[in-house]
Amino acid sequence: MAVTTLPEGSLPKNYRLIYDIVQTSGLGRHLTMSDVFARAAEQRPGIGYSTVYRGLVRLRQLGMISEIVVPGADSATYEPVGPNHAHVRCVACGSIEDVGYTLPSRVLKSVADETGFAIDSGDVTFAGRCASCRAE
Amino acid sequence: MAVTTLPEGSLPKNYRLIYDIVQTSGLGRHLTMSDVFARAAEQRPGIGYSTVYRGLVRLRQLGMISEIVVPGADSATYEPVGPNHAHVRCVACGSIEDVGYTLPSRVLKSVADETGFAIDSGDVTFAGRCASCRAE
DNA sequence: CGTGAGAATGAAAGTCATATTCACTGACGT
DNA sequence: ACGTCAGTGAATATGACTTTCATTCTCACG
Repeated sequence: MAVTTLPEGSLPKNYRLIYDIVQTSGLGRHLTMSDVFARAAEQRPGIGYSTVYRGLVRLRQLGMISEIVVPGADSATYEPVGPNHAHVRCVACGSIEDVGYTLPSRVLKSVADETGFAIDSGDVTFAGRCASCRAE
Repeated sequence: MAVTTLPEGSLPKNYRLIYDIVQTSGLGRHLTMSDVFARAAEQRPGIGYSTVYRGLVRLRQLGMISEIVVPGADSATYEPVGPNHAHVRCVACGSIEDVGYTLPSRVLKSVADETGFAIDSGDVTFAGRCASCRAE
């Protein structure tokens, strides 16, 4: 994770585009790589999938965006960096929403004690059915 | 997911084999599909990968084994059903261990209230470095 | 202005776990 | 023996992710 500290202002053009796409998606939106690619292609026809891919990887390494991997989902999603939170996934339609929950730090501590691991983070994902899927 | 309630005693031969492999792996062991296949092939040379795959899917549908998907891991793992618990993954060596932590039910409740989802479950995964990886 | 080194790019192909297809086998009730 | 259908193995398909490679672009330096 040796961040090379590329200043935000000097991002390559396409990285900037990708960054903006993720940022303007808004907190709580979860764009897959294909989503980001589709939006990028609207604004820069001809942009390659690999460029978007590399942009997302790079921006994630720089800590400028977050990659969310939800068990059960078929692909990773990307969102702006924001306050720590959990995700809830609808097992019916696959939609993902944010939920404002953070593991208490004492839990991280006790897990570290119990396992001997140096704990960096804890991810929480809930599974259930969203309101609209429960409707029908 | 319409469980056909296949009684454990009448499992097809190979499903039984797969079930036993996962069971005897012991709680806290995390076998990938390839691991299970390798062990199955020891005992039944010629068994097909697809058979193991279907067995794991079926047994999971029947609720007889648990599938664990850990963000960052490259493949799912399987373990015996047991008391609810969380997992911790070493970002260095990729090993996965169990840890006895369960989300308080009031958390599930409050998430349900906040999101409008009917929450079935909550998965917790910690990321860190295991003791041996921290050693060197 | 050149111009040269290194970064960025797009197309294509590679990787890998997961999932499905299909023809064949085997078990079981009749 | 027969018919049926679940189970099986080989092969193939799928889909996300990742890398390779030849080309293009950038830009500091002359």
